[in-house]
Amino acid sequence: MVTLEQVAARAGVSPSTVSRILNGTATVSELKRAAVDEAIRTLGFRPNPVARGLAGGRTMSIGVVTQRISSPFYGEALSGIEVELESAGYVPLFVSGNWNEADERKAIETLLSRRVDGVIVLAGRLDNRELEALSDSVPMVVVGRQVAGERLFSFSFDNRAGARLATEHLISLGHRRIALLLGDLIHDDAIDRQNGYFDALAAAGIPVEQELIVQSDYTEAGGMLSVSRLMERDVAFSAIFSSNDQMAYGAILGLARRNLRVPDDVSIVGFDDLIMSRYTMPPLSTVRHSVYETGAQAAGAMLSLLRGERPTVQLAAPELVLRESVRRAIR
Amino acid sequence: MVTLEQVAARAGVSPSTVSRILNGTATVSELKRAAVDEAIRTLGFRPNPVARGLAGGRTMSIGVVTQRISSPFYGEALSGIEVELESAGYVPLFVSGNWNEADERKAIETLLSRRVDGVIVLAGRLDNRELEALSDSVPMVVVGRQVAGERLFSFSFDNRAGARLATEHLISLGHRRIALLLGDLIHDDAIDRQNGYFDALAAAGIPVEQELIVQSDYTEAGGMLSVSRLMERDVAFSAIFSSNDQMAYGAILGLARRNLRVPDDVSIVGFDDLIMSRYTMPPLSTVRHSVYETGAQAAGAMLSLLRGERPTVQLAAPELVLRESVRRAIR
DNA sequence: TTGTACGCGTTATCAG
DNA sequence: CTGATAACGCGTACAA
Repeated sequence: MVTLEQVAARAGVSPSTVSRILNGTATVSELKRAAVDEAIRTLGFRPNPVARGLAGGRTMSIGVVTQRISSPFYGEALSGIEVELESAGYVPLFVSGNWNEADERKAIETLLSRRVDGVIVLAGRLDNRELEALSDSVPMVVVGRQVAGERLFSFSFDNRAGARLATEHLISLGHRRIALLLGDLIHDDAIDRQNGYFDALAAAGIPVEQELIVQSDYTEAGGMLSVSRLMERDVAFSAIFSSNDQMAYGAILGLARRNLRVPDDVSIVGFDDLIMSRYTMPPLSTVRHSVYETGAQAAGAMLSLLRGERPTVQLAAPELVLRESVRRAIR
Repeated sequence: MVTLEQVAARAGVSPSTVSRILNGTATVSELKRAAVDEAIRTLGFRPNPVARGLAGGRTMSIGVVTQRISSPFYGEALSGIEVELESAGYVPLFVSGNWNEADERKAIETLLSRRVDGVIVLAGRLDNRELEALSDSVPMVVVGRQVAGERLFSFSFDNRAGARLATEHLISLGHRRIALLLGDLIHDDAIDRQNGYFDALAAAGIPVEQELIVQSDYTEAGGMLSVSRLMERDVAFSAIFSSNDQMAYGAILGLARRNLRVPDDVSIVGFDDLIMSRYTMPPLSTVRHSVYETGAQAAGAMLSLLRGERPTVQLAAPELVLRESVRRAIR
C-alpha cells in the first residue's frame, strides 16, 4: 500500500502538492510536477478512494437503482452505464428495487449511506415528489420518467413514437383488429406506449376497443397470460402489438398452445429489440431503441451533472426492425 | 448526517462505547447499551461505511468479476449474489471482464483499489497462478474453476453429471448420432460438459465422432453458426446436445433456416435452464442447476471466508427438465 | 506556488 | 467494562 505521503517524500514535496497535482486543484511548477509524476509511477501509487471519500466527500461511485439486475432489459442498460462511467473513473453500485416501493427506498438509502456521488434511477415506483426531495442531497438522473429539478435530470426515449411505428406497421399490412399488451400503467413508458397505439389507430380511423387491450407486467409469463385473457374474452384479433419483447415471447407461446401460429394466424410486433428477439421462432419484428445506449446516455448525463453542467441527451429515434413475426392480413 | 459522536453525546457515553455496541467488539453494560440504542433510533443514525473503511480497513463491499453484466446467464448469478450479500450488510461491486484477460485484470485492479473486502470471480480467463497470488491480498471465491488456497475457495456445480444426464436422455430415446455444441474449451465447465457427453456415449457403447462436435462460444449467434458448420460437414445427426441454452436458441433458428424442425427432425437439449427456455418455440428441454443458487452459494462462501471459517457449499444436483424440444428417434 | 495543520467518521490500542 | 487518544489516507483552508 503506497500512500500519497510516501509519494510526497520520494518527490521531495509536501503531501498537499501531490494532492493538488492529482486533482488539478491548483497550478504547480513543472519541476515538482515531473518529480511527483515520476514518484507515482515508480512507486505504483494508486490513490485510496476510501480515504478520498472521507476527506473530500467524493467517493467516485454512482448508485444505480435497477429493478431486477438479472432482467434482460435492464442488463443491457447496466452495461451501457458501466462502460460510460468507467471512462470517467467512476464505478457503478447496482442495487435492485424489485419493482417494489419499499425495496426501492431501501436501495436508495443504502446508496446514500455509501456516500455515492450521484444516483441513477431506472424507472421505478417512487413518486416524483420523493425523487425531487432526494435530489437535494445528491444529483440524480432518472430514466423513463418526467421529473425535473436543479440537480435532477430525467429523460426517456420516444416510447410513444415507437409504439405508433409498430402499430402503424400492422395497420399498413391490413390489420384492423390489433390487440395491445400493456405493461403496468404506473409507469410512464407503459402509458406512452399505449398512447402511441392510440395515435396510430386514430390516424387510421380505427376505433379503440377496450376488449382488445390487456394490461400485464412486462414479463414473459405475463405475455402468455395475456393471450389467455384475450381468448377468454372471445374477441377477434389478427395482430398483437406487445409493448415489450418479453411479453411477446410469452404471447407467441400462448398462441401456440391454442394452435395459433405466428405470423400465419396472428401477427405480432414487440418493443425493445432485445438480443433474444433475433432468435425467437419466428424472429420477432420489434421496435429498436438501444437500451445499451440509453444506459450510456444516463451515465453521461450524470457525469455532466457532476461537472456542474446541464445535461443534454441525444437519443436516436426508435426504429422498426422487420423480422418474421408479421404478415399481411388475410381478407 | 448523524455521526457516531453525536450518538455518544446524546447517550452520555464515549464514542468508543458506541462503536463497541455497533460491532459487538466487547461486552457493554445493559444500561449504556439501552441508552445508546435509544439514541441511535431517535437520531436515525447510520454508520458511515466510508469512514469505517478507512478506520477499520473493512469496506463492507465485495467485488464481483463477471464477464458480461448483461448476460442472461450471469445476470441470474448476480441476483443471487446480491441478495445473499445484502443479508449480511455487504454490497456487491460488479465489474465486467468481457472474456478478456486484460480487462479482467484491470477489473480486479479496480476492485482492489476500492478496498473491497473480498472478490468473487465468475469463471474468467485468468490463470490459477494469478488467482492464487491475488488471494494473498484478499479472500477470493472462484466459481467454475478448480483452484484452492488458504483464502481461496472454488467450486462448480456438477457440469459433467448434468451433461451426461442430457446426453443419456437423448440416447434413451433412441438417438445415436448426437451432435455436441461446445463452449470455449479454455473453460473448465466446457470441458466438463464435453466429458459428460463422452461418459454417456461410452456407457451406451456409442463411439465418439469428432465430426459431430463443434466448438463455439456460448452465444446464440455461436449456436446458429454451429448448425451451419454441422451442415457443411455433411454429417448426419438426429439430435443435438447444446452445452448451454443460449447456443440452443441459436441452433433452433439455424435448423429452421434449413427447414429442419425441432423436435420433429432434430431433437435438442440445452443446459442451464435460463428463464427464456420456457418460452422458446418449442420450449427447450434442458438441464437445470439454478444459476441464482450458484451465485447465492458463492456469496455465502465469501461470507464464511470473511468470518474465518472454511466454506462449504451444498449445491443441488443438476436435474433434467423435460419440455418439448425432444422426441423419440425415428428408426 | 507551496507547506502546515486540521478534519472527515470510525475503529483500535491502551490505560484505568 | 469504559474512556482517552491515536491512527486510517487524503483534501483543503490558511498561512507563508
